[in-house]
Amino acid sequence: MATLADVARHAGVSTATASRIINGSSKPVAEALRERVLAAVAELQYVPNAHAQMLARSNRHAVGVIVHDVSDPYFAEITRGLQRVATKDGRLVIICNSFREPDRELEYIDLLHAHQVAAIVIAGSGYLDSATAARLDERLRAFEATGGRIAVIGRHDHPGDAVLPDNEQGGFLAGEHLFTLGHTRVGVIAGPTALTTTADRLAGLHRAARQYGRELPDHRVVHADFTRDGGAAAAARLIAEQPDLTAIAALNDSMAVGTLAALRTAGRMINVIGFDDMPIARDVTPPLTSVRLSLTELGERAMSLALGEPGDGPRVQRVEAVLVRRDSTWPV
Amino acid sequence: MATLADVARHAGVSTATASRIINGSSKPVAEALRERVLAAVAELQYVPNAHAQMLARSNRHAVGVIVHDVSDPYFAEITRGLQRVATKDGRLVIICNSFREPDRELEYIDLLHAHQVAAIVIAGSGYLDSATAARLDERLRAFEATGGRIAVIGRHDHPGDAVLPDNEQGGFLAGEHLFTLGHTRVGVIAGPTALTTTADRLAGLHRAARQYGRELPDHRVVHADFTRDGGAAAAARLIAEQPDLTAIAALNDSMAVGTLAALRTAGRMINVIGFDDMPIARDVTPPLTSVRLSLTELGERAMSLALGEPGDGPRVQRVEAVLVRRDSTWPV
DNA sequence: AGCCCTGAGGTAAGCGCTTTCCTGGACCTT
DNA sequence: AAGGTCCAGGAAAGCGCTTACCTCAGGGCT
Repeated sequence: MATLADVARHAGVSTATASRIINGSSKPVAEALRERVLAAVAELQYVPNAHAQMLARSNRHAVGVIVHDVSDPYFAEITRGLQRVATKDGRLVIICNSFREPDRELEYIDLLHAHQVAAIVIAGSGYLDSATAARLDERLRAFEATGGRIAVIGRHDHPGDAVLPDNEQGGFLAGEHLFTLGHTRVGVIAGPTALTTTADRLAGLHRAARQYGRELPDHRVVHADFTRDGGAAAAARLIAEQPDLTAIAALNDSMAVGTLAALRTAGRMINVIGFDDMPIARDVTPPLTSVRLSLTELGERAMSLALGEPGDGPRVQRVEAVLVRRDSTWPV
Repeated sequence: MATLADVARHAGVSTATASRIINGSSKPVAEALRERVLAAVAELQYVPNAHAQMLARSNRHAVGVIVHDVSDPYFAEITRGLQRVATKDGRLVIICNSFREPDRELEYIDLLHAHQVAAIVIAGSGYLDSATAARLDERLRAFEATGGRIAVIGRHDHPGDAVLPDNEQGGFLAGEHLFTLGHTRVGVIAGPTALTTTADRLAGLHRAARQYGRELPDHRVVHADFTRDGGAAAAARLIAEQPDLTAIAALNDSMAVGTLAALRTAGRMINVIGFDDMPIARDVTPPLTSVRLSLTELGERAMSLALGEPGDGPRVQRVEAVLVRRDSTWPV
């Protein structure tokens, strides 16, 4: 590995001068030297050691992002928003997949901390388990104590900057839509029990039920993981056990798509409503009614909070949920 | 920021001892000291500075990944495979989005080089422009010269380890399928002209045409970017200009889905075949016939090559293309 | 009892870079 | 011509950590 010292020697200057030329320091340097140094850089294929630079400059520039899984379209969209803002700001983004494991999340927080990132953005539902939440919180505080910035997306357990999708309201909208269409026997495909996202969306659904005087009994609510196949399996079970359902609310679009598939397999078609309004929603048959959350906006806002001036206290921004009506729901 | 020196002082030991205890060095240390140091670590919330560690140890452990865009499902799948292998090996993965801009790709190569990553994996079509390819190649060689490993996915321009989806064969399979079904007037929605992926898939299609004695004239081939909406626009144009087409081959699934949408809008339905067999393919209507590439396998293999023992020369692995028949194609 | 050996723990030399402070020659001033 | 000013360029002190090497007790040996 060519080092700065090699370049300096090659060009017959001091490392100080070489460094100044390479980094475009404000200090003026004779043209002849500049050329010699640049020539040496080219010849030796010199690439500065980023770690040495970080150490010497001790400026934090990269940002870390922890998501459940980038290859999940939900997080892919959020990540897109995060990247857009970070890139505009000239930041390197380090993406970490926690795969929904709190321990891995913990590890990544320390790892990003160790890498001296300027900020950590955590996207994805928090954990209802309070012991877990407390441990995460402790590590995050340690990071903040060193001047690091934190923004979270979609979890309320951390007392810092946050941007929250209005999951409860979204759940309410989904319920309201189905109930005003006249449905009385509505099944729910919920996400993993441990996630706050599930809890919030479900809460909204229940509020709608109360408001419209309908029932949403436990035996019509099944849990699955937030995937297409999880949704398909759960839906198959639900329609087999409760043949009289006229509608199913799936708490994300992947599961809604799975539900559609299960219905097709079963040779039936009842109302289906999804959540998140992901790109696929309009391309399935029937096109899926869904509750839209602007996922990229979620990402953009979070990154802006994390990179902008720190607020006096924790700032919370909400991203509203909007119902998008398509053809998978209709009046009874 | 608490430093090792702080911890050592706090525990009343030298930094050497503190370092040894924290890193679990093989050197034996008295239990009393160990406890004091660990207590100090906890109290001071000490997190080692990764940059200082890298510098002192000069071991390369992280791996860099450059993809066109993680939020594109194609790359999301590949990334999943990459991550799986890297994580199993206990590596930190740094993901960079080039957004198909060669300059950004160049920048990222240097950035990863600067970060002393152990390996760089580049996923996504190469550039037909040879000046661009040459510049990339130069930077990659510089990285390799310092002992870095490189693996590329889906591009043949770099003379190192590579895993190649058999795009040409895939194109051939798509063409063969349509031609044996009896189609004679086949339209093609191709990807960006500058990408080798486009060129290869198209070449396969042409080979099939020759073999089956069919025509695939230029005016039936339109180019779009590899997105759903790009495909929809291109398809709309194509069916307006060539109303007698009986089939359309889209060179990726996103564009195929767009094609389906365009056909629906136009109130027509003709054969459509996609490419990549992404998860959506089975959930659209009609379920999409497509050419499957095992994207996660592509990723896993590439990462294995990059992390495993270096070969004597460049190693090339091929991932085969397989036709998946669904309902979007049928005999004329 | 004197010696050496052993090994826990400390000292200090880097790792590659940035940046402050210093040097010394060129140029001005009176 | 002597002194002063300026400024390009260099010397060197870190940044926080690891680790080779050294020290110096304590214990076993003859």
